[in-house]
Amino acid sequence: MDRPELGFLLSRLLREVMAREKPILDAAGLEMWDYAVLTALAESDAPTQAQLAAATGRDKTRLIGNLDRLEAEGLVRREPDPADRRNRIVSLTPAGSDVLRRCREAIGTMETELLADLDPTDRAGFEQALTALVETGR
Amino acid sequence: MDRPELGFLLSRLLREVMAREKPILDAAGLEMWDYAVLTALAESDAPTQAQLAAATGRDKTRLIGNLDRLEAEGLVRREPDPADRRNRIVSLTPAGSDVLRRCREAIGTMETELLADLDPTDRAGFEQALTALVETGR
DNA sequence: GTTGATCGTAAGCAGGAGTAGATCATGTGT
DNA sequence: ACACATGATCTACTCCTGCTTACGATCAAC
Repeated sequence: MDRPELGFLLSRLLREVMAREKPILDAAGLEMWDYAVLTALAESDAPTQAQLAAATGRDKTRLIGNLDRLEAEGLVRREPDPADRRNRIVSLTPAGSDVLRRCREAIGTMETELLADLDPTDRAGFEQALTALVETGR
Repeated sequence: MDRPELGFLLSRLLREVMAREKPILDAAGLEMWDYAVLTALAESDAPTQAQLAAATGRDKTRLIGNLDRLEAEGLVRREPDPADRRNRIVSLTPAGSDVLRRCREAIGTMETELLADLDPTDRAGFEQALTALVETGR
């Protein structure tokens, strides 16, 4: 049935995808984690750093360094939450959402190219199943 | 089209799968890498350690420790290659293939359970696409 | 106002990863 | 016979990660 070992397949494919993403992110001067942070930022609204850490799965103390660099490059903003001044709410700057948009586009075309050779129904099922599985895993 | 970012989906799903595999492997006294080595061993025939390292993607020097432990537990054998005595060809012992078989079964049922809620055609497309993508990535 | 909890931050630690060099036993080419 | 290349091993070094602790600032509750 499941001869090919789901875990191995996933890890190999993930490695392949990351290998193809790397040059794109390098060109934008982003680390893998930076990109994860930026996309999480684009999706959730006005998150505190703790929420951001939870959303990305990154360790809260490790996130700080990423934010420091992203802020120094002018891609994100950290401002104290007026409601609770212990919190820092993080948001994308225009430059940040611009860089993110460009990376997203490049990665999008890379992904469609990667999936291009698949049988169309397989491909649809693949995407459907993938999102469904991640949803249930939540 | 590809809104949900293939890389993120894959990494989340992989994490989920590994989390479910871990207790199974723990029960068998195996590390994640041990399991990868054993399955690689079951598939390829009489590999040398360098070939095994390449097949599993593990660093050649790191592999040594794994093999030391697996050999001490009587799960694998290392014997000099009669054709080229620099090589050590690694093979599963009966005990090793037994442990592997049990883990494989448990993981197999875990995987079918994980995929059980999917639409059948999505599921078929998912498996089909996954194996196809890994093949092309080779 | 005092106490206790939460958030961001800094610093340290253990583990896991890859790399490089050195060694020993072999094979191969001249 | 000799020089050189290769496989497995060991050691040392460096990098990155996650986890833990500590601390100051702030809030919330009594």
